[in-house]
Amino acid sequence: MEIASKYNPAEVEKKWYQYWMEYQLFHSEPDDREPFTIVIPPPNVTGVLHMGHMLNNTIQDVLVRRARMQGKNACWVPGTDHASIATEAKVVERLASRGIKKSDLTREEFLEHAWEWTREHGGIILEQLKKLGASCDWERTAFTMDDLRSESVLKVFCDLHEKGLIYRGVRMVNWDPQALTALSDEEVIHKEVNAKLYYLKYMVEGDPNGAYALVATTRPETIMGDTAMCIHPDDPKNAHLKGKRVIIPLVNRAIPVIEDEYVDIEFGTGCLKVTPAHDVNDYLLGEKHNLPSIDIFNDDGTLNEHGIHYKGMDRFETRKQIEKDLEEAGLIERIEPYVHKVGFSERTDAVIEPKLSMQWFLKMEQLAKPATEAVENDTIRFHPEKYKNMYRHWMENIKDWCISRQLWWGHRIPAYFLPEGGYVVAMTPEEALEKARAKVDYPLTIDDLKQDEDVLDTWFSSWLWPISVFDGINRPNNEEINYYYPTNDLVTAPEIIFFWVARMIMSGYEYRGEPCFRNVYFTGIVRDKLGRKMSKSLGNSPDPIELMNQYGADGVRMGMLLTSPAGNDLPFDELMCEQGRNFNNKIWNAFRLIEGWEVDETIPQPETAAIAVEWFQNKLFETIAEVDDLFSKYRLSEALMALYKFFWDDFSAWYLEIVKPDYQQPIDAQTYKATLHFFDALTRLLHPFMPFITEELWQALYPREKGESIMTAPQPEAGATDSGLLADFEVLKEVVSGVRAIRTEKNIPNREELELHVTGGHNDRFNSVIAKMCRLSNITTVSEKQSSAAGFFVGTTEYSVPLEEKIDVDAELEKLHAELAYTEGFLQSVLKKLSNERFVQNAKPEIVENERKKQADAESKIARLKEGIAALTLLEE
RNA sequence: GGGCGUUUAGCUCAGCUGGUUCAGAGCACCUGCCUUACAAGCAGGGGGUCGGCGGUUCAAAUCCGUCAACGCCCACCA
Repeated sequence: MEIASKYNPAEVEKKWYQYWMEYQLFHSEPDDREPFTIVIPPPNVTGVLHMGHMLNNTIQDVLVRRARMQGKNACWVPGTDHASIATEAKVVERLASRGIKKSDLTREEFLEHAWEWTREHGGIILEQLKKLGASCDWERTAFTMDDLRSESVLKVFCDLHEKGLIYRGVRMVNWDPQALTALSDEEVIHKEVNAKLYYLKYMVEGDPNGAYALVATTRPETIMGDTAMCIHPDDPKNAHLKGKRVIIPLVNRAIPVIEDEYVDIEFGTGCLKVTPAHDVNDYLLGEKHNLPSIDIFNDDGTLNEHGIHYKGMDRFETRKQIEKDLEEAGLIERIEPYVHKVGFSERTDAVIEPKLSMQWFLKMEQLAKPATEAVENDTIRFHPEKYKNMYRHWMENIKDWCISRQLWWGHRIPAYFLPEGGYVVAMTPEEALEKARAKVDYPLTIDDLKQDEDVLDTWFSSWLWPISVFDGINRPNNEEINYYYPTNDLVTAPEIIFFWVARMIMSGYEYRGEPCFRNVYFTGIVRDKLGRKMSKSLGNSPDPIELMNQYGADGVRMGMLLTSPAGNDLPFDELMCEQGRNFNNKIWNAFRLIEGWEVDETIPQPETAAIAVEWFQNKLFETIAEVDDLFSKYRLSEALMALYKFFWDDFSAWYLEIVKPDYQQPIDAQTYKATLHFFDALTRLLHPFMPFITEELWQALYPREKGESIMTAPQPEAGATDSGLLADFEVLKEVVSGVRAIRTEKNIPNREELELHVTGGHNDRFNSVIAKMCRLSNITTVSEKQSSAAGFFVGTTEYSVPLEEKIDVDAELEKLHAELAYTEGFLQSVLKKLSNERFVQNAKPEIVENERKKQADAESKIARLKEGIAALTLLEE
């Protein structure tokens, strides 16, 4: 059968994914094997696959596939996240394009549109993951807003409320005027902005001389909300303002001057305008000094009735306008350029407005405690470890979590307000009614209760993910949660360490009393060649599907993994995918070679093949041990690289070249069998990284049963190795390279047979192999190198190829002189060490012994080099 | 303003508790080859005073100090 010389992944990948699905090889049920569980970081339900997902999910798949092949009951649970703000924003956008405003719709109507959107776009990303080869248990696909997960969320809310950990309160929150919702601190991104610092004149009330206070502010549009001016009690330059009242420019309202040490005397003029409704610090000052609070903004960032004649204008327009007006009124002394940090909404990129509002909060201190310890004492390990510090720091300074969002798309807060004040928290309206009736002494019907309009933060559902996907909140003792939980590994981005990882750990301890996972593998950011983060808006990200079409899923998977140690950014280069594809092709062609061999049962195994088989068996064990070790440290790219070199160099370039029979000659059965066995092991070792091609070839290697798959074939295990044999073989490689170098240098064709002379110690057990690989007629030991031979050293042994007239004496001499100079220099450095008494006294004996050996070796080598030079010189004359 | 991390070949990275000719790997690059598994390949090769300075030590890429550059996280200075 003729097999194409180039591997074509498209068909193969499709075929085997279907096969895996057909035989339910991804599906897991609890049994008596050891479980291995990974829950997917649920992507946005309406999202599409990007390079970050590719990296993240490739890693998860490698871990899961390997665990499965190690005999564990592997379960990778897929799912999606409802992504409250992001999805709602998209739905609002779509409605707007159809000329519909969200405010024109009822909550129910809006949600119908949102579900429609979800049905249209939902799950696309999961289909794309299949193309990547992801071995998720698709029967378990969950959604953070499906029935079970929703029920879990409400249950947890009720429970935490019951425990007194959830409270409601008016606080300064981060308000997103575009999304019209509060955000948690984590959803605010601070960016440096070029702004202006305005110096405003606040006239002192009733001062006949027109004295004024100068206030520096970046937000002149908030002066309508000023309720005090603050100075430092010890500030001499502003002492004259103590006890006075000043008049807000344009507004013409008098406010008191208060004193507080919070004010920095050095900043600006030392006068601070206090706007408790629109600045966090001012709010605290206001509380401390009992100041009134005037909120001047509407929810959308326009000015409300307190905004005098600016009412209805946008906050930034107002700033421009007020600057003009102040200028005209002569109330601005100067304006300086000023760079400072401003908070932006993570989702909408709108400038955050600190705003006082009624929100729901979760107390974190108690929840954080076991979660902090778990990472500190390595019950949960972070890879790389450096994130431990970051985590600890955040956990130790944790603040209460604002969990309410003023959105419709999400889990509606199960709090029900009573007609005469107060509220109850309950799973259902009916239950709420019952609770409410118990609480008040007036008659109530279900219609009297008004459910809170807000929904919960998206993370309030995803923090339960490792538990809720096994329904462990609703049925805490079910078989599945007991079996699969704690999960094993989590693979995610460091960006969401606080949003998600930390909170999952907390909920894990709160609801299971156990860690939710054992290892967290943090991936880096996928960047383009210029070091920019790949993003849709920049348009610098390749389309993952296109990439897979071009290089094959296996090729892309390999490309992603080759250069990305945990926690490091991945500077993505298609060249890496090309390397992955080339490797696929290499594997493919190795298989073609083996497949093409004709086996002859009657011929004996050649000595060369016997040696190769023995050596490769050892090398295989050694590599398996190395790969096992790397996996235990989560050094995936190094494990892949080790296998890459093992296949390419050791297997293809050495093993196959040695055992390969001459053209059109059959191979002996023994070697053939061993080779198939090795190839089988290689495909299994590589399978977690490149699932498709390995399945294709593994299936073709031997007759397989229907439904049988490499996916469930055991991962090869390491065995004892003969280190002497391995070391000797390395010498062999060097000798072969040496002879090849001479061929290249002297332009000697491969067909031409050569002789090899050996001067010095040489183990001849591999001579037959050397002869085959170098096409030598014989290998003989000589006491002295022939003058007309080209030579090289391996260790202290000199190898040489007699060349007669072909030798270029001058060039050869030059080489020998260079080698001599180097060796003499080396000897000098060794002698220097050895003549240093302190070295001989203090260094460990084996180190000193080693230096002595180096000395002896160098000396013998120098002697041999000198002989060679002398002989050649003679020849020249 | 605090804290953490990184700095080794053109690129991406290994080099554990200091000591085998220790300066490595992959890719890229250069040279020569269409040698019947593979030109998506084969053979050979060049390339780094291990960020700077100082210290400890018989011995430093490795330990200590310091400076610099870059990156990340946290933070309420108007």
